Amino acid sequence: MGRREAKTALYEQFARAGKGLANPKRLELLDLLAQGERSVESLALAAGMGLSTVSRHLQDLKDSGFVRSRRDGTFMYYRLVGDDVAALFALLRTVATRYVGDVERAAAEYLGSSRAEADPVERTELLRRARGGRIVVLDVRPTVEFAAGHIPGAVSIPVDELEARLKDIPEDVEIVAYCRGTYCVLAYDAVALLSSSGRRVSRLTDGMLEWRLAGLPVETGAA
Amino acid sequence: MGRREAKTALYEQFARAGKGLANPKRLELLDLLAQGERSVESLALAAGMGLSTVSRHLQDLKDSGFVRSRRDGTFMYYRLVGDDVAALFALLRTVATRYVGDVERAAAEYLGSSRAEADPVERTELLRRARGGRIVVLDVRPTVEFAAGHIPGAVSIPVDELEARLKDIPEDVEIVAYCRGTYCVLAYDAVALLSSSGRRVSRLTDGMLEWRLAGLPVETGAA
DNA sequence: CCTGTATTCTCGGGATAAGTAGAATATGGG
DNA sequence: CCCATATTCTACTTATCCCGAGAATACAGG
Repeated sequence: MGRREAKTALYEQFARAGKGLANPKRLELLDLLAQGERSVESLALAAGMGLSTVSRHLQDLKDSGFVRSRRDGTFMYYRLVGDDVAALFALLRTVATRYVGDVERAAAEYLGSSRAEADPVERTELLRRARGGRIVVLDVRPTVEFAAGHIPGAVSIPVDELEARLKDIPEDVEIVAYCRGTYCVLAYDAVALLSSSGRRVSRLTDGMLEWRLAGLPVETGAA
Repeated sequence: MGRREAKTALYEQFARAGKGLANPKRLELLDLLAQGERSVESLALAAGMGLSTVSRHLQDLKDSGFVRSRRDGTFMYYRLVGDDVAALFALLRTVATRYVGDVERAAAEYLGSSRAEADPVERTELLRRARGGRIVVLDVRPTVEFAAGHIPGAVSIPVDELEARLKDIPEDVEIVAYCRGTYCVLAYDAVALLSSSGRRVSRLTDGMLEWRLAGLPVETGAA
């Protein structure tokens, strides 16, 4: 094989990885998988896509080298092969946000215009307040994701159960809610609901993805 | 706009960035652009692609938010918008290498089987030796790239002029050659040529891309 | 081995991407 | 204003991607 052919072949391999990031649905799946292992059906449900579509994209992600699968009975569980894939995904979103003008607009539309008003708490600030006691760290993601990994000491109340379970949170305490990451809408919703119920609540600037990538401790298992 | 639509729209924007990484030719162009600003024709020449092909890919990269252009007379110069784009590119290659089996094979084929034999020098080790004197840091990239940014104190001899200019390098000195980065073939060729001429020569493990991303000092301007 | 469930595969039509020759545009210099 | 040069745009073919419906496969448990 000549030099040119070999170089072309090498870059074709790199592009296989790149293709994994080139489709919006695949990125949504990566976003979910960054929270932890999930079955195909669960992914389809969470992402609102057809089963065969999800299965196909998962094969593509496998070809990109981003995911591995594990069989458990009749279920197939997919997971990211490593945290560096999550880091790649996160960096893509960061770069896109910084340089593609429309991302900012689309994010504002999705996350709500209330976004700017909130006064988010940084990771280090959260740790500081948690050490001081008197705050509740509230994980509003679905329970599967909480079980797969959460901030140590956090309480799990999925956002769609939040209204019904308001009483489970003491009234006199400050709440910090978090969810999947920077572009996840759940914590915004939780903050809206809680603050309209008169609770003192703020939001972590980002979420579990960034927490793990920062190398901070992660606790697993159900509440 | 509903939630679903807004989320879809947001991820379509992220995917615009992802598409920039989904094609081997575009990745080759990113590799060149990571070394510094270049004109369209110069890119076409260096990458061995057609002019209109290059121009088209540059428009795509612009849509991904990765590059900006500047006109100077009849020339258009393209450059990466920021170092985080270079970091994204580098991370993609790293992840691909780690998890896509064929990358390793393709890299071996391109860079040569001699790859494993060489005893590369780390960046910190290079700095240490440079402070001690008695080594020549040799930049074997094309002169344009050298001018756009190089390791401080490095000597520029493009690899295709190396044989003719051997006399410019003192015989009794240890040489450390470097080029664009981990997957650049130039330094391998330089080491092969120099060591067969009886010089004491080794290779920097990576190259200019990683050097800059590590935040190490960079010098600009011609030799 | 038969049944039910989870997943993957096959297929097809519509959409989008890739690559390139040649026309069109933009600029600088007589 | 005309020419030469650099780049982009247009047009077109070929190839690949996207998505989902339904068929095929894989497994668990009677």
